[in-house]
Amino acid sequence: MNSLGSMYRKAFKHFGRQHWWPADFPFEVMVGAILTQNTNWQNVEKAILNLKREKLLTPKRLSAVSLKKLASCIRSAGYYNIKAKRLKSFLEYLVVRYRGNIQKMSQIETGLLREELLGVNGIGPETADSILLYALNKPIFVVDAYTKRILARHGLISEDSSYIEVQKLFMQNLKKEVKLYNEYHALLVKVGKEYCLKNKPRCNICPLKK
DNA sequence: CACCAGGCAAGTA
DNA sequence: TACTTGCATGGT
Repeated sequence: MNSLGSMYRKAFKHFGRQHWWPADFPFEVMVGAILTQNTNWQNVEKAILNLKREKLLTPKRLSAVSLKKLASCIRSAGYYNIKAKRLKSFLEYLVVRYRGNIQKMSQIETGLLREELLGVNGIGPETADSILLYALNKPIFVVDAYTKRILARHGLISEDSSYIEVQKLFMQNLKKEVKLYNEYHALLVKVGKEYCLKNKPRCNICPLKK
């Protein structure tokens, strides 16, 4: 068992299943992935609820709604003007390329799909991979700020490692399983929040401690 | 009051 | 290419 494997076991033993992604259907995951960029999930939940209450949470409805209306619905998620534009960019892609049909989208090969997503304005590596893993069930590992911070504090990577480098480290040392990737990333976020905050590290009592 | 959250793109040199 | 800045609400 390698170090990433044993880290996973310790995290799972301590925190158990995380039940990610907290959403009812794949399109909701995709919208949430854009809304949660550098933002607390609680703020995103309020925005998602607004969209649901307004019956806007489908590709066609969200494509039809005005930018101003969309922005007002997602206000609580922060950066609401830029995120409204990013959602529109994504919808343009989804509707033009797949007629808003997510089943159709999920048939495309994962590597190609990833490149397509990265071509959409407002979708970077973490957002693209979150969509691939949590909305489309593709075996892609999601890297975020907590992932890097935790691995760096354990001496497994340097602080300035690139996204792809860290992603490869996980994918080359773990079984390529959707279930495992799903749970592992969610656990790293959980561990990060509890024990690996920027200015309040609690490495001494972290359950991953060596 | 300061700090920052499940990032990303645009601007600058 | 490498570094800096703007985007913004809401909880601790």
